[in-house]
Amino acid sequence: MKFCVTTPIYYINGDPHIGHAYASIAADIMARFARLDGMEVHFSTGTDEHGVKVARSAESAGMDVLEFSDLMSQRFRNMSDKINMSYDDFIRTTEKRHEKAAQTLWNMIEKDIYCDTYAGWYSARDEEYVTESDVVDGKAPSGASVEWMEEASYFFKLSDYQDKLLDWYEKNPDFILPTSRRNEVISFVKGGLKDLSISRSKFTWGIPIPHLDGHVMYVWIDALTNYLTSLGYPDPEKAVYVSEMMENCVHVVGKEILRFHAVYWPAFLMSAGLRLPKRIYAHGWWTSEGQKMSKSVGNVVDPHEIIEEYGLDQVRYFLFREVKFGEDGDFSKSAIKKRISFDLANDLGNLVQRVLAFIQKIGGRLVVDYDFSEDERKLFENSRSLINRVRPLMEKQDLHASMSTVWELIAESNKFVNDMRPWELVKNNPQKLNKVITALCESIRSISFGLAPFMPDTAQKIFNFINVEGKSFEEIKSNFADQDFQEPFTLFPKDN
RNA sequence: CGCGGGGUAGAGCAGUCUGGUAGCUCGUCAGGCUCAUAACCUGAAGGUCGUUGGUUCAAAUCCUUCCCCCGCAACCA
Repeated sequence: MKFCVTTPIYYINGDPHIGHAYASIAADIMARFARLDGMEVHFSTGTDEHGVKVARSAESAGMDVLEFSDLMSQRFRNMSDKINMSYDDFIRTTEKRHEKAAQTLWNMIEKDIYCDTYAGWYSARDEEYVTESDVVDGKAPSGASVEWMEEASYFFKLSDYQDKLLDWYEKNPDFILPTSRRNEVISFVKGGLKDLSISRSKFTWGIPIPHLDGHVMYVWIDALTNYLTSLGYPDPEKAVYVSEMMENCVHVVGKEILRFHAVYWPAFLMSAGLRLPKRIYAHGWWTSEGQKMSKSVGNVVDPHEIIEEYGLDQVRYFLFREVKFGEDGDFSKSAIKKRISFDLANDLGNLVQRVLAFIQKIGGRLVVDYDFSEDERKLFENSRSLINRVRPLMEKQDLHASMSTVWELIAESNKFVNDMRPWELVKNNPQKLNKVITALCESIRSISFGLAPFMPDTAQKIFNFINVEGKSFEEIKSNFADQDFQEPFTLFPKDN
């Protein structure tokens, strides 16, 4: 089975913030789960580097635009590494392979492209067109004055795809998730689609259009094609691979770019005769301490800072446990501290500690006994079946419910310890004790596998405690053997 | 009357499609345990489910009135 997952390519006009890290970690979790589940995975991320804004930012930084792109792209790559992202490919739209892919796609959809005039309010100072609704009293949001401008532009016949798109949404009800977003897109498409301007002649920092001097691609075809580039398009030898991966591809996107992915992108692919992705999943936005993040307020959450402060896995956990994936959420210090203390230290950390420390206390050796009575059997069965309960949730990118399901087993295990009272069994019923401990090792192993996509480092620490490799969900199916365990250390130390 | 989502315990949410003792997490209070990171387990208190009217034996759930909040409304990377 193949599985493909992508993050958006991030626009390098600004520095990475928590929103970028969020999308990237989400995709990483999906990629890791799929790999543990035995799938062949292609996981791509990268940077979007063309357009006026980048050219202008480079200029104001006194840098060559390529030099500037290298610098900014590297910042995103650093962030990706910082969050322990297991990407297979980091793509930059300024790469030659991408230029080739975008130009090939352009040629493939040429039958739907025509030349006409693009007209709109143009701000000379900002060197860009301003949306009609953003023009107030003849001024752009930046305060610059605007004038009505017309230029020759190439258009994509998006209007021809309205019915085909609606038909596709109808036949593939999970194409766009969450469902509320799907409804939004459908209602937008039903409202009628206008043709799309896909070239510009007023700036040059972009991919040249084949055979058409003076025009570069305007964002859409350039940016969206990255997903194909990463898979090897247009290399004919990769055609089957590209097709199979796209068919099983989840595009993780922010809600602000959902439309481009759920409307424009499938239309381009239809036009080119290529496979459509399996799913477009739109995630929500984070506020900071209850307020919209903004540079002027100074409450932008920097992923590097919070990872330094709270720890990587703690942050990864918080982002996907605190809020249902797809909805907006609030990042606050008190909230993440609570999650770390209650969920990670008290529930998870303490469970691992109380069981493994207890094993040390009775000699450091696991003596298995799978001849379970009813007491242990329930925990054992729930442990063995954990991934089977999580998988259908992950197939719909319900990351939040997946975590909850893992925590149910943690709670059940903690209760099991209280009910079984191993500290008494050690004195009066050693045989029962072995069964209880065996069942608990089973549950700890399953919990760690459930955790592994979300908190890879933490999971690996626990795997090391219990001598489990941790590379495949298959490992859950095998019985533990008698063996010695190392002394555990505290996973999530509390400050006081 | 642009389209859509939402208003449920102190906080954050589930339940609404397929009417029938209102549930979860945190907080509060009480108890248990002592293996463990003062962690873990159990129990209790706390809600006329935004508002109006209606359908029904029965409505958080279906229909209706009004109020409030939040997205989207086309080129925004």
